[in-house]
Amino acid sequence: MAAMDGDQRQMMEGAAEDKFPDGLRVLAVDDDCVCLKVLHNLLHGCKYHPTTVTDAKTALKILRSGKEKFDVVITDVRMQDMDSFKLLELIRLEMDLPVIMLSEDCDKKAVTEGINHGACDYLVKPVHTNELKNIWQHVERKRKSEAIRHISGDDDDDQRAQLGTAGKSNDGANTDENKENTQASTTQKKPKVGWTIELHTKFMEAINQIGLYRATPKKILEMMNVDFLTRQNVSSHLQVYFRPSFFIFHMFVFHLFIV
DNA sequence: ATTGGAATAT
DNA sequence: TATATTCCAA
Repeated sequence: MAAMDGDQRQMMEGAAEDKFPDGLRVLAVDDDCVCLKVLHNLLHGCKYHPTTVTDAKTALKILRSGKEKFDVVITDVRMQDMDSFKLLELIRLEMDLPVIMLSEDCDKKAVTEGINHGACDYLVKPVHTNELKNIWQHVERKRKSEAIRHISGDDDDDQRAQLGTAGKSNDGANTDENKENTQASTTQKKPKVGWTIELHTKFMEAINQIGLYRATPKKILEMMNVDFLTRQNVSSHLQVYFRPSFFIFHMFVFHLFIV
């Protein structure tokens, strides 16, 4: 069945001529039926494949069942049955899906909290189609981050900049080469683990879950549930992360960020 | 034996 | 500098 006919009639502003992810599986959560309906229509208008639920509990149940797979979750911040931040936290912890928060107003506190809990984006109602057209990028970004297949982890420099990693960024003419690694030879190229924000967040969440005192590399590794990581990777990161100078510096940055 | 973690290497 | 690897004690 040629389900897609004339799909090349994309708008000129798309600029992504390679592939527009039609049928992006979006789980929309909002206890306001009207908003949910509107959101559903907008998502459908973006050629996505939306699934709508009216409460966080059901959303979590669907996600946990694994019966349906999703690429991204859009959830309202204010819901009755469950704190949306709790939902966000659980999703990030259990399935690591990109979560986009939705709010009535641009409450800076809520935005900050959402980001701190791992939300990848924050949209303000009313949501416009143009905003939804771009959410697939979060899925793509996460894919890229998780597929650590880069030689030197320099592709996520923007994320490192957000962490405040020694403000000096080498802006040399280092054109990152898109070297598609054909599977001709063994792909065991000793991939260096890039500690992205996502990975870092998982790392810290794991430590937080286990407890600071009894957090050991093996437990952290199991809690993070990232297949390509090894105990040595976690151990190495742990060693660096808990160097006093780094710790103090990190606290400093975090304090600035939260204020 | 296996693990955590400091020391060392890249 | 960031991450990997080595090495040793528990």
